[in-house]
Parts: sequence; C-alpha cells; structure tokens
Amino acid sequence: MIAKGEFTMIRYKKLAAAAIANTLEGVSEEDVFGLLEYPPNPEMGDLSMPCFKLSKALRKAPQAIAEGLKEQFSEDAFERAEAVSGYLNLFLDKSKFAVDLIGDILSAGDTYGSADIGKGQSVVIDYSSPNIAKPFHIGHLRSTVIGNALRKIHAFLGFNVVGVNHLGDWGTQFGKLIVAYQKWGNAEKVEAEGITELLRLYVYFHEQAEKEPALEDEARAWFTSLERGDAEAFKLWQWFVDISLKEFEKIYSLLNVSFDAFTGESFYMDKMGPVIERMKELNLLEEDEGTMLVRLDEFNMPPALMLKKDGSSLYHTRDMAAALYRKDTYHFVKSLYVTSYAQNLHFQQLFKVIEKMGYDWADQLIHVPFGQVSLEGASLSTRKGNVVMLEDLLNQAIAKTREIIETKNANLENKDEVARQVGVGAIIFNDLYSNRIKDVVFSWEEALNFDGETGPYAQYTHARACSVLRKAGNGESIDLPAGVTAATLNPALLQNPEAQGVLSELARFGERVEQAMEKLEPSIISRYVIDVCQAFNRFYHGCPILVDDIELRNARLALVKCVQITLRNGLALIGLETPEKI
RNA sequence: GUCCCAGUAGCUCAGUCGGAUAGAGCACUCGCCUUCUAAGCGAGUUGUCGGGGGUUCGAAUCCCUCCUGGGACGCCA
Repeated sequence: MIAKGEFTMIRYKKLAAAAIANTLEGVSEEDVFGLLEYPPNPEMGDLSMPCFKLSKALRKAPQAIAEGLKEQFSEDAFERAEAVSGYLNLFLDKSKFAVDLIGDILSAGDTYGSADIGKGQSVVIDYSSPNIAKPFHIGHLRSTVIGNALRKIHAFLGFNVVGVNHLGDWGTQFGKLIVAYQKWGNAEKVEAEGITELLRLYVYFHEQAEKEPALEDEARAWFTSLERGDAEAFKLWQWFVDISLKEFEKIYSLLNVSFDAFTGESFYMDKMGPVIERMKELNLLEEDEGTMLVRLDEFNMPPALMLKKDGSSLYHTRDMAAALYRKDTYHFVKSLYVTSYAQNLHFQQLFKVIEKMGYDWADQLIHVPFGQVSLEGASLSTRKGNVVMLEDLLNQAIAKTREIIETKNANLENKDEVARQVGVGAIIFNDLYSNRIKDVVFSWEEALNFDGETGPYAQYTHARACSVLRKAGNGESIDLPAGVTAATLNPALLQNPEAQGVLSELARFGERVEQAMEKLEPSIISRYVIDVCQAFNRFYHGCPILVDDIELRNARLALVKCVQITLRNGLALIGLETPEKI
C-alpha cells in the first residue's frame, strides 16, 4: 500500500537521490533530491541532475562528475544513466514505473493526488464577499472562483477548511436604502425585482440627495437607529439582506460554490469595542485631527485609521475584529484574504497592526491578491452601467453550449444539466487560467471561446475518455472491465512515445497540487489539466484503444482510466464538474 | 511626490530552486472523420524575453538603473 501523499514519482526520485548520494562524499540524499529536475524532453531521460553546483566542492569539472556518477550509478528502478554536458540523465525502468503508477492511480481513485500534509490544521479562506443590495457582476467572479479553488485544494491536502463569505452587509448605505425605500419604493416591486429594484432606489437616492442634501442626514439618522437596534430599521435591513442573499445563492448554486460561514461585517458590530479597548491599553492608538489611528512609520507605511472623527468604525476596525474572532474560533494555521490587489496596502497595514498588538500569529495572515477586471479597458462601474452581470454571462455561456450540443450530440439525455456544467465550466476555467495577479480585460469573444486551452476542451477530453471506457464495458459503466488491473497488464505495451507522454504527465499531479497550495495559485492546476489533456489526445489519436488484441486493449484501457481519474480530480480542484457524456 | 505590482511571438499567456535548442493556445495556411466523441489531432510561420549595466560556469528568472502601463497612499471597502 502506498502512503497517502507518497506519489510514485516522489518514490522514484528518492531512490535516485539515494543511489547518487551513496557514491558522493559529503553530499546528502536531501541535497541530491533538491537538485533533481525533469529534463525538457524525453530523449534526455526522465530525471536529471545538473552537476554544476557540485563542481566547486568536488573540484572537478561538471562533465567529469556526471561521467563518474554514470559509471557508479546502480538502482534497479532505472534502466540506465547517461552523462551529457554536465548533466546526469536517468532513464526509468519504464515497465516497472508504469505498473507502479497505474497501480497507484487505480487504487487511489478519487483520492489520487491528495495528501494528508494538512491533517489536524485549519485554514480560513475569506472569498467572494459581495456587497448586499448591489448586483453580482463579473468583477466579483474572480474572488469567488479563486477562493473556491483554494478551498478545494487545501481540503484535498487534508486541511480542515473554513470558507467565509464576508458579506458587505453594514454601513451608511443601508440608511440611504431605508430612506429611499420609504419615500419611493414599494414592497411588491422589491419582492418581484430584488436587487435590481434595490439598486434603482439606491441610485435614485443619490440623484435626489444632490438637490436635497437633508436626505443625507436622514440616511445617517436611520443608520444610527439601525446600529442602536431600532426594530423597524432592523426589520428592513434584514429584508434587504435576505433578498440579496437569495439572488447570490442562485449564482453560487450555478457556480457550484459554497461556504461554511456567512459572517459579514454586521457580525462584528459588537466585537470591535473590545479590540479598540485593547489597542488603547497597549498605547497603540494616537489621536490625530479628531481621529484615532495607529502609526506604522517604522514599516515605511502610512498610518492605519481605526476610528473616524465621529467615533464610528472603519473597515480596518472591522477586519481587526474579524481576524481576532477567526483566530479564537477556528485556531487557523493560515487565514487567507482573497481580494483585488487594490487592497494590498490595507492588508499589509492590518497585518502589521495585529503584529504590533503582540499576536505572534500575525504572520499566518495572508493576502491573496488578484488582478482587476475591466470592460473594454474602462473600469467596471455599476452606476455608470459599465458592467456585465455574472448571471447574464453564465446564461449566455450555457445557451451557447446548448446550441453546440444540439448540433453535435442531439441525442444526449440531460442536455440542460450538461449545458450548465460546461457553460459554467468555460467561464470558471477562463478566470483561473492565467496567474491570478494578471489584469483581465473582459471580452465576450474570449469568455465564450470553447477551443484550445479552455474548460470545455478539458471536459470534452474527460468525456471522451469516459466514452471509450463505456464502450469497452457494458455500455454504461466507466469502470474498467473485470480483470483489468495494474498487476495483470503488460507494461511493455505502453512504451510508445504517446503512452509514455501520458504517464509522465499523470505522475506529476501530486507535486502540482502541492505547488498550487504553496503558491496559492489555482492556475497551476488549470495548466496541468491542459497538459494532461494534450498528452491524452495525442495518445488517443495515435493509438487505437479498442483493438482486438486483448492484452494491448487492456493495457491502453488502464491508461485511459488513469487519465479519466486524474482529469476528474484535477478539474474538481478548480471547481469544474465532469459530465461523463457531453 | 512616495510605495507596490506588471512588461516574453500579431493577440492572450506558461516558463519549476538561476540550468540543456525560450514553450502553449488564439489567429492564419494546409492535411486528417467507412476505427473508440473533429469542442479533436498533425504540419507550417512568428521572439532586441521593455532598454542599459552588473553578479554567475550559466540569467526571461537574482541585483542596480531607466522607460512604459496599472494600483495604493487618513475619515468608502
């Protein structure tokens, strides 16, 4: 049995490292392991060690070292070694490796690629966090899908994950909304049109307030009542929140995204007082022009405002309370904030203030910034109407998918469900495909492109693998036919370049998952999935699977099953569903 | 003005810890469905890795500097 997280490739790397370290004076196995890398192409072997760094210590030329190592290298798991221009190139015993790897994947199934490195540790992830009473547009998509992917990646690695939706559900805008509703709104219309109507009232309030500034005072007064627990204000606020949540839930359900807690800003209203008191006790607060702030000069940062002139709180205050609450409640080893890079300074300040309060876990707070979305180069603005509603985008993608299915696979049984899975997959994948720090200029054409490195391509490839598996069996199940196992397959039949290409991709899954976790970068998984698809499609076109030769057929089928498992697991990590038929 | 981030093929982007000829997709041209899903596969064209210095056996990657673009910089979040 294989220990969870101990992947085939890692085992072989360790064997190679041990064998090499054995023949080198004063160089540890760990050192060698760290030096090992994957050669750029298969002719150069499966693993390679550059000898340049050893050159100084050993007082020998790299090529001489490589040749010396080649002479002494002895390890059953490898069939040979070569010394090429300063590199020691190792060639796996392909048969042994194929059997091991396929055995690992088949026995692990849904857990292939997972590990338990996070066992017993909690990670809090704050993501999505839209504002109540404002529509959910494409600008909110990134935080939602990046956070969702990080959540799944951490869970896959054994962490206990707490997904938090830090809703923007508090602030003076609710006073404005109450005033606007009472003056110009009606219940039926709000119930019928939801956020659309709330936004209309909100915008109308601003238009009127320009002519009649007293409205602003009225709004402030209502918000004060709300903070004091006024029953009427609270009832309206709760209603607005419920209406918004109902619409957000619709989006989250389309996206297949979920949370463990919906603790928004309002949740922390009674938790900020104690934090302010504590900062006062520690002499961190300084009065300046009537405000209270924390100086951060020693970190070369501007001061962090904690209280306004009128004594009310700011986002820093709320985030302080939230950070402390999360530590007390969840005992996290990492607490992530998935927001746009526009908030870089805010979070750096926040973390420093917590450090200054003496909390040694300040370094467990991590901002996960991502690039900004713009529309035709102009920034998104709800009030200017320069915005694309996420629901519209998703529906367009679903409709387009539905059309394609109609022309290519009209007999598919559950077309609507598959269209949703693939259409939504296209949108999610598109957002997770490049490094999260890159800015995105939204384009309908690109978002709805299903060719090449896209979600539909990956899902299609998965469905294609399923199709072969179905045809090999009873026409329904995608399980391998009875008797096809790693132990019985003939690995010599998987030595052609196409099959080898697939195997070497499959072997790297576990390392990629860990990399994605360390760098907090879902795109590493997206890229990997595409690499697997490309290798598999090459194999698919080059090597007929359902051939008469039963031994060859079974060997190839086992490989197809491994691809199907890896694609399904990989796509699940970035939040894509994997229909078996498309 | 100060600080942070980004700059790689016509476009969108990968590029591991500094390693071997800098890679994909899109677009364009051509070829491939009487074998398993053509949302696919193959072939072809495309590079001052923003510029200039430096460190190194070796730099797209590290350091310095400049240019361009984006962002942040006290009472919004």
